[in-house]
Amino acid sequence: MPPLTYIFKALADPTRRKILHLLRTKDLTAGQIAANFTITPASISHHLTILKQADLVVDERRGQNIVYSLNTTVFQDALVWLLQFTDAGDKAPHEEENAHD
Amino acid sequence: MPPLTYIFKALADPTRRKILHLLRTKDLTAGQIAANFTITPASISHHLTILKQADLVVDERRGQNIVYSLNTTVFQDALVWLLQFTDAGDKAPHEEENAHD
DNA sequence: TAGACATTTAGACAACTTTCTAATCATAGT
DNA sequence: ACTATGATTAGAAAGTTGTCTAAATGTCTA
Repeated sequence: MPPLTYIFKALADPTRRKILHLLRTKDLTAGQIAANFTITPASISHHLTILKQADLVVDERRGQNIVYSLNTTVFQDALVWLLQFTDAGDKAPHEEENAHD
Repeated sequence: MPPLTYIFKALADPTRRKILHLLRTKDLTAGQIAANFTITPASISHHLTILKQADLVVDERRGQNIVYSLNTTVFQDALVWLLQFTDAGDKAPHEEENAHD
């Protein structure tokens, strides 16, 4: 599966987008994230797995907790792909031959 | 369903991304698009429906053919959403209070 | 080492996706 | 009006997703 597929699949769910939004200002534990939703912690855990798979977040165990944080670099991959469809288009003429999907 | 969900869902498939890529340089008929794939025209038609639903493409009948073209403005919605996760962040301080998802 | 807390994993289920074949709709040309 | 061509729609099969409950794992503290 192409990486962009994982990324866009991960972004294609409102719950997961809300999780990312929560992590935007500061890192949070799984429990803190779950506290913002009505679905079960197990379901949130599943969503976190999908976000990890897409490499949009990373996790680190900190004692009893698992702390999640954004991996901002991956958002740029999606951004770059989208850019080719805007009026800006493929800007750099030296940027060579189909790095595109 | 939030519009971003439609957009990212539509982008989360390699076939559909390839269709968008084909349309990047010029408008194409359903048949011309289908010629680039091994799956059936019926399946391509289905993918085109999903792209239309997300408003990423528009269609127009031209005699016997149906011509598809990109709707570049929608790509920007996705782009703007992604931008808030890059180092650039929410740039404008006067851009107010949660237009976010 | 036992108990409590935080989180994940396993297994089940309904809903949705992707693909196909076959049938239908729309237009053009004879 | 008939037929050929371009494209979509309908319905079915196989796979994937999002959610749940219940069980398991990992870590801290007594």
